[in-house]
Amino acid sequence: MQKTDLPQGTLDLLILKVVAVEPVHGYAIAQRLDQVSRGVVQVPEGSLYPALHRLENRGLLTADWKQTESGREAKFYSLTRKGRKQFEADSANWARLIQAVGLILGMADGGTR
Amino acid sequence: MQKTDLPQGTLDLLILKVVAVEPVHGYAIAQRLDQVSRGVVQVPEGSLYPALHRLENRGLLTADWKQTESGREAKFYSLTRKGRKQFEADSANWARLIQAVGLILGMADGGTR
DNA sequence: GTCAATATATAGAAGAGCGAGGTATAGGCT
DNA sequence: AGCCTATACCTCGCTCTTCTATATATTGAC
Repeated sequence: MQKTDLPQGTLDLLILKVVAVEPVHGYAIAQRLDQVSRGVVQVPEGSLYPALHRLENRGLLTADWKQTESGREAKFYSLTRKGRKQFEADSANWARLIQAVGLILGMADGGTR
Repeated sequence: MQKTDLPQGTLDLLILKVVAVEPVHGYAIAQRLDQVSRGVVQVPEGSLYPALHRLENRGLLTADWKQTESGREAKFYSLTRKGRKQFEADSANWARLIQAVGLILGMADGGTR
């Protein structure tokens, strides 16, 4: 069905993280996610660009057209102050949730095997 | 908004886990998730019951009406063999994904602070 | 007799993600 | 010149999950 099957809502967090490292354009974001996750996170363009527009509309990112190293025009996204705050909140929330899921998955399974 | 905002798609995994421990009815599933996660995972009924029907339709759960300890009728769900397989697959996939997200969130942030 | 907790259910809306298309440029090859 | 690949952007329409709100019925306590 899908490529990565990343839990819905997680993509925004990952995008914010990549942009937090340094301003990048959309195409490069997808490449970095792929590389750093060792091929696990592969974001199709039909998910990526709507997500970027969403984050921009929410005031978490700003975009500027600049030249890439290879001489092409591309939209470079940067984090706003609001974006950084949101990232920190989302990041903490993510940690809290996966810890909770860990608790549940770690439940004793009373003879399941 | 005190609700959980669990990443979409995760609910099925958690339900399968709770049911894997022992057959339980829907209402009890929500209570267990709440208790074991220490209040972090609070599933509203409008999410829970559709999810249960979905899992039943997919052949991962079976339901039987039985009496609870308190003497009421309730639908007790059990894992099918297919359900157990699916749980194991989903569980492994979850581990793979949070590891990938961990890699990304752990990226060097070149002077973010 | 009424209130809270238990227990199930559905309808409607919101929102995310994806597949499939489309545009355009740069560089290499033949 | 013509073609292909990689880069870089975009949007429409569909599916799926989840939430809000609402509805029903039973039990035990006050």
